[in-house]
Amino acid sequence: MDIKTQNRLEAKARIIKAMAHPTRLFIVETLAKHEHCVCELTALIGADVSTVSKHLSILREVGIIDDEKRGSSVYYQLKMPCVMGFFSCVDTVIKANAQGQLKCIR
Amino acid sequence: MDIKTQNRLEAKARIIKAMAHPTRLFIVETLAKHEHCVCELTALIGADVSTVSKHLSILREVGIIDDEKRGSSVYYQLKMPCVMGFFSCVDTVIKANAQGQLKCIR
DNA sequence: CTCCTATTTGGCAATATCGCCAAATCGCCA
DNA sequence: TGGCGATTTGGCGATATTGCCAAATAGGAG
Repeated sequence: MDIKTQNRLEAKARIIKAMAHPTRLFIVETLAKHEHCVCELTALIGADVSTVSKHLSILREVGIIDDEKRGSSVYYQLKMPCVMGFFSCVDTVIKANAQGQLKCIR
Repeated sequence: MDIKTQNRLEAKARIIKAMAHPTRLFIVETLAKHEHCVCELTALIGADVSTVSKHLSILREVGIIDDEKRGSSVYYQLKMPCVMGFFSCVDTVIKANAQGQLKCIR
């Protein structure tokens, strides 16, 4: 594998890795409906605010979400809605796996 | 976040995490063209065979690729071609990030 | 049966990720 | 100006990932 390919794939992996966590998937799915401030997300997730803030910064750094300070809160919104379509393939894989399981049980 | 959502997102994250590595992205992209045996992939990647084998088993366990023993080799093929479409969104994010960078430089 | 090739598995050290607490910022309002 | 609520950052222990080597396993050829 040449250096150029290596760099391209590392950039790609960095973005995919940002989504490879249940809490961050929840954030993306929640922001897909509409924007939320950190305090709202924290309440929905049920983890420490600092934990949620770090998850948000991971998603922001790779350019998937965007933040906007308004009043005393920071509102986050989904910048790349295409990731939602991206997830449908993952659901397909899950469904296919379930089918495979069924076949084995029979 | 309720237990059911938690479980659903964990299953989703497991699959996404399997792709969140440069070498495994290379494997998926390479298998998208046509099947390859472990020795071919190892030569293309340039890592230890055992390392490549472990990457392959990670992708196989989440149901993205499939293996088939033929002769003395094990051939792997892409079981879920939809992941390729999945990647186009990631490329969109990378392009958008590059655009953003440009704006800052100007 | 025995050697040889292809692949997988075990194990280990280096590194990265995760989630919480505590502390630092930051803007706003009395 | 001082304090308050919202958010981010620093840091730490616990856990997970990564890649290599060595060893185990599996099949085919001689």
